[in-house]
Amino acid sequence: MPLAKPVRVAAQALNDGVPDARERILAAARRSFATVGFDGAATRQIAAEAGVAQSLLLYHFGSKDALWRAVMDQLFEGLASRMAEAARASQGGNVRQRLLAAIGAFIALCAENADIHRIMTIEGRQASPRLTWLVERHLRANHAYATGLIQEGQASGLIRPGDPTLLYYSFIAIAGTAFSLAPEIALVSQSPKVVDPVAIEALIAALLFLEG
Amino acid sequence: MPLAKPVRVAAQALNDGVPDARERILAAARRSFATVGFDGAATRQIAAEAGVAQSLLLYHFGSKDALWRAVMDQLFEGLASRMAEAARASQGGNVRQRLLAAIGAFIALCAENADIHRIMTIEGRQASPRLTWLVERHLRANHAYATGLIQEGQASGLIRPGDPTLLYYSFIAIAGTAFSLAPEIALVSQSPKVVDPVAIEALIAALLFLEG
DNA sequence: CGCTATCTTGATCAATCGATCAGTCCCTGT
DNA sequence: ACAGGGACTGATCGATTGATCAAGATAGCG
Repeated sequence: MPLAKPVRVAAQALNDGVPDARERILAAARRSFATVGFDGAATRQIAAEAGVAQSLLLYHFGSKDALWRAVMDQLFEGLASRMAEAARASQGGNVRQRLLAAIGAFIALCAENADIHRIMTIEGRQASPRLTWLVERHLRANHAYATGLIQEGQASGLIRPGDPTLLYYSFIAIAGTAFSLAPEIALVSQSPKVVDPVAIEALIAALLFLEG
Repeated sequence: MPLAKPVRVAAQALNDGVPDARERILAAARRSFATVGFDGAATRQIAAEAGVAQSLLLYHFGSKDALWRAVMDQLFEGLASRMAEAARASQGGNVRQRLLAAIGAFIALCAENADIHRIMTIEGRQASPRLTWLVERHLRANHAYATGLIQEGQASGLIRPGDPTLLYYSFIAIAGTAFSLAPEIALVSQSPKVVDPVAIEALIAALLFLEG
């Protein structure tokens, strides 16, 4: 296992548009874990999608479990930077503005790539060492931050009263489901329509806020 | 493959509380498909949960794919009977009463067993022969019925305007997600709380209806 | 009793699984 | 020029996958 990423890798990633093997493996693994789950994903299929040998994937990450954790760390790092940017852009604003900024940032993230929502809705449905790891490493902090924001909104009479955790998961459900199930929606509605993030935001506002 | 179910099976299922092997296989398969997905499910694990040999599962259903389709037929048969009962109980009522009856029936179904929501949110995220089969055999009719009901509500000014398909999937998202992710919610909130169907119904009402 | 149809099991198949290891390629520093 | 080391591949391991098949178990019917 390499301890430090060599400089050559970053240089190569900048020179041509093709990211280096490690990043390609991470991207392919994210897609596989998101669509067929951890147990359904095959390391050989991931390696083939990344265009590398199967053994390289274990060379870089050590095991399938460790690869999965690396994917989750990358996903939640992207989420954290998005949410931090939204918080920074709306700092100084009132509760409603800060809430809307956070909501919009999460919707935009799911609209660009719903894989984080897909993986979470797979891993969250049964207790497992992976779920425990996820909760302690990433979910607990996000849940605490979000429910804190929700309770702030409830205290100022902005947000509908009720269990903040249920509001939090209902928000995530609306924000992510339509993007996660895009293939099914396209097939059922018999049109390759793309889900409109603005429409999603309006639905979430109706769900959370007391007054339109 | 047996063409007709022998009488002895039903009699045995009524005599003692233990359902016959075929039903136990279906139940175990439903749980496996719902938690780890089709690719992640192992026929030997399903057979072990049902307390039978692995070969018996292929004797009754022919293949893993056919077993999956049998599970889906059973799930959607249960859904259809629930929705039909709700429609019958609310027939003659106004649009709002019929909508609330349908919403409440679906929430109750997810609260009792979220496996149908879990399986759908796995299969709907990527095009596959299974998804095509699902859409043509079950989903298209349900989608048409639900969006028809929604458009009826929109025409009478009851339901929020907007794409009926998006409203439909947002409704399903709220109705099912909290139950599907019960293990994660329990872990994150550090309390073995059960999700309250009444609270879910209130959130859906806020999402769909224009006036409380 | 014996015959037949259905249900059920255990052995076994080729294919694929995650993982290990020896060895090759190529860049870097001296 | 030449070692040294990280990146990468191909072969291979035992275990597990879905599937097939022959044989046994059980009940109903004559």
